[in-house]
Amino acid sequence: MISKFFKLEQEKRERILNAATKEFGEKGFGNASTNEIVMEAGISKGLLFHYFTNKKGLYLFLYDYYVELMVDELFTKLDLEDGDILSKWRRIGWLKFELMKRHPEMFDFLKSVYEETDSEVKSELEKRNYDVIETSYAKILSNIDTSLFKPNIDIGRAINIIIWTLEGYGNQQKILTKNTPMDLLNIEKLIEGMDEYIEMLKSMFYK
Amino acid sequence: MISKFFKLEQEKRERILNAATKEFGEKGFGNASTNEIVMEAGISKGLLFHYFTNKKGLYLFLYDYYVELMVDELFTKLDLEDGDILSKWRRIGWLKFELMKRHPEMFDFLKSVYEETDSEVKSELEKRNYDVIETSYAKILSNIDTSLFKPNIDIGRAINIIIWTLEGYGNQQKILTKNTPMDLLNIEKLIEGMDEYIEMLKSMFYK
Amino acid sequence: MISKFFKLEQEKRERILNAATKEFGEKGFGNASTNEIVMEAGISKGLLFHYFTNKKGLYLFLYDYYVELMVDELFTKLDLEDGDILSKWRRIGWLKFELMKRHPEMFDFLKSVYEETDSEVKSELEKRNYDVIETSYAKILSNIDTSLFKPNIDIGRAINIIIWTLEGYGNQQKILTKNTPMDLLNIEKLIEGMDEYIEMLKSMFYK
Amino acid sequence: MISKFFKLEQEKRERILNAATKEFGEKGFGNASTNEIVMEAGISKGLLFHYFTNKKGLYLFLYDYYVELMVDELFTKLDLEDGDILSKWRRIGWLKFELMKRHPEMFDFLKSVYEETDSEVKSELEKRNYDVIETSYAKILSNIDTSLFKPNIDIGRAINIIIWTLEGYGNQQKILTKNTPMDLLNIEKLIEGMDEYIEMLKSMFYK
DNA sequence: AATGAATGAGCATTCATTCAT
DNA sequence: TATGAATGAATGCTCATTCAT
Repeated sequence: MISKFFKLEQEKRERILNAATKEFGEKGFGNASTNEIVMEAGISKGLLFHYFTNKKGLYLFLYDYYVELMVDELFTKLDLEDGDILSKWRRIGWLKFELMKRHPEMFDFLKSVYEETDSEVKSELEKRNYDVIETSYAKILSNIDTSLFKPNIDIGRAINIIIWTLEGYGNQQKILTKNTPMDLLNIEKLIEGMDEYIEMLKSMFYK
Repeated sequence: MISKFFKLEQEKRERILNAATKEFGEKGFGNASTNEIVMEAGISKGLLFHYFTNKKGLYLFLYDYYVELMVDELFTKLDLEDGDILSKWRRIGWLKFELMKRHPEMFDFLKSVYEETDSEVKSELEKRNYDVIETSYAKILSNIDTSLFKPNIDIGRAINIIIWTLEGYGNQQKILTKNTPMDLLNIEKLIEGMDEYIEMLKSMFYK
Repeated sequence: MISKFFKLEQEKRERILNAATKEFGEKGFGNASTNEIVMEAGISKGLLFHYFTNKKGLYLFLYDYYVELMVDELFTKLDLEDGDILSKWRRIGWLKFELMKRHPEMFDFLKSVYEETDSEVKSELEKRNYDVIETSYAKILSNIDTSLFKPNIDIGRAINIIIWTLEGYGNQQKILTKNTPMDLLNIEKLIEGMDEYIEMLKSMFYK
Repeated sequence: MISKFFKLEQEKRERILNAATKEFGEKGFGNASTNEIVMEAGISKGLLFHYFTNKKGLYLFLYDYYVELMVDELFTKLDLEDGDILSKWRRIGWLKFELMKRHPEMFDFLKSVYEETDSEVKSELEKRNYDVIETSYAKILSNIDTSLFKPNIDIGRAINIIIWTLEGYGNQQKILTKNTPMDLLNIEKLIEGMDEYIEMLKSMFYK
């Protein structure tokens, strides 16, 4: 039935999407209320279930929808050939900050997905994660130019440190800017901060 | 009424504690069912509320209980005077792995606390967090021996990289060993793996 | 949501109304069971709360409903211009006996309202009472023809005696006929009895 | 078991009595909480049920206790030989106002008894009422000096008017003084007001 | 396609009463 | 005599889901 959802007029489709994204993002799967969603979207109870069968169906649809959106974004705007993992990850960070500004609700939703504890939904989620996320990661990390690294560096571990550091920085900034409206977010500043870490990592790991 | 809870025979007390910890850890505050808890604990509905007033009371009790347990563990077995932040954090990692083996449910519970979205409980949680967690962090990071670091290293950022890396490693191992029964967990192996990162960090940051 | 209640088919609407009126009338607000009401009405738990939000909402709806019904009855069928307070109050008595025959449950319900002790409902009740009841009383007592009274009679007190006497008679008859099925109630007899008191009061107070 | 209750030290007995009277008076039988009562009285749950078997037993004990207290008061201080029903009823009014000042909680309790809707308690209450109240009323009304009345007056009805009027006045004053602390109640004023009605009734009914 | 009335299992919480100590 | 831990049925209320229209 989900296929029919795309035949809806765009405006209504977005109203539903936004309402559901917001509700799930704020409250998580279990505590989100379909009532709230239909009220916010201005549609009837029945229609929601007509398209998505049940709450879980709606949730997983949103998940797939946003994962696809992110992956598309990533692989359209990322130079996969770039062997410099640091510059590549810098680019990823930039794309993420950009997306965060354009689709803040999406990030809240995806964060809630990561933290999802509801067992009936978690296993389904993990199944889907595996494929897309795993292969995306693999692609990104596939053609690393190892000649950039100093000799005697364990490159696998170095890459982990790079990823953990940049993720750690991202999370730290998210918490610090929690109360800043997304449209006022100063991405240049965030990137600058990120660059300082990248410089450190570069001088440590690169020749 | 919580004070009376401690006067219960140990076995029953633990049954209640374990049942609640497990249920909250698996489902989060909002979706956890007190019904499930009393059934698992083998006590009556009324008794739970006799001790903890309401669901929120039980949740926050568990939180306080485990935070105290962790803080006690940390500050009893940690040499706060040690200025070597890397060796100190190594010790923290070891203590965490140890605790994870002895109280695996506690970690799931505390993780669920961190991810809690339920607003009626979140504000209360944040209030409590502030004091204990913040001051604990401050104490641990208070007397760092900066003379150990290479010159020209931004020590603040270095410490962040250290923390993010070791946390990243911990999370990675948690996911990888998710299906290993906790009592079969090979802590020595985990520590060995951690030590490899610590060695890297040491050669990067220390003289 | 109450507005939707009136769009229900009459038969179901009355089943709900009657069940709730009876339950509240018998047990008062606090001890009435919404479970009992839905079972008696033959509807689901959810539906009741769909229409009335909560128990209090249902109770206050019934109160408003019956007060309006009584006030309508009173002011449609009562000659407010009649300055003869005794003949006017006789008419009121008659209308009350009539209503009691047609809507016996309503009287039990309204009696239970008057005696309500539940604090969360009492204040709301008093707020509503004030307006309608107070102004109704005022209207009824507004244009009394004082020239009908003997001189030297304290008319204010005389009117109180009239009201208390006729109310006293009403209550007495209610108790005496408690076990008589309402449809067998001989209103003519009741009115006759009332008339005897009215004659006494007339000879005492009127010229 | 109730007999044993009287063997308790007076102070504890009164704490229990007062707590129960207050709770029932405020909330009625059904909504009163035995928990509240034992907490207020400072005794254990078990003790209450040891003496009174169940909530109903406690309630009916209090009822019997206060009815006896009132009847004692009435028949000790009332001149039953007095054939002047108006002066006798004046005396009753005075005694009631006096009691109201000394035992305000008792009146709230007895009022709540009168309004009791709980069916399991109501029938029991009615059984007990019948005996004591009925015979008390009979005694008071037994030796009325009918020669005081004007001829052609229906004395039965006249007495009803007297009772309803004085009761009406009492209730009216109760409502008007609802917010006056009992110890500030100006009984002389209340009696004065009552006397005005008594004078009217006298001039209406007596030679 | 779209509605929203209707369902009923599920929820947290209360409370009179019991009983081992 | 006195305690208070323990019970479990009952309470008001919510919510995903169904289905006749």
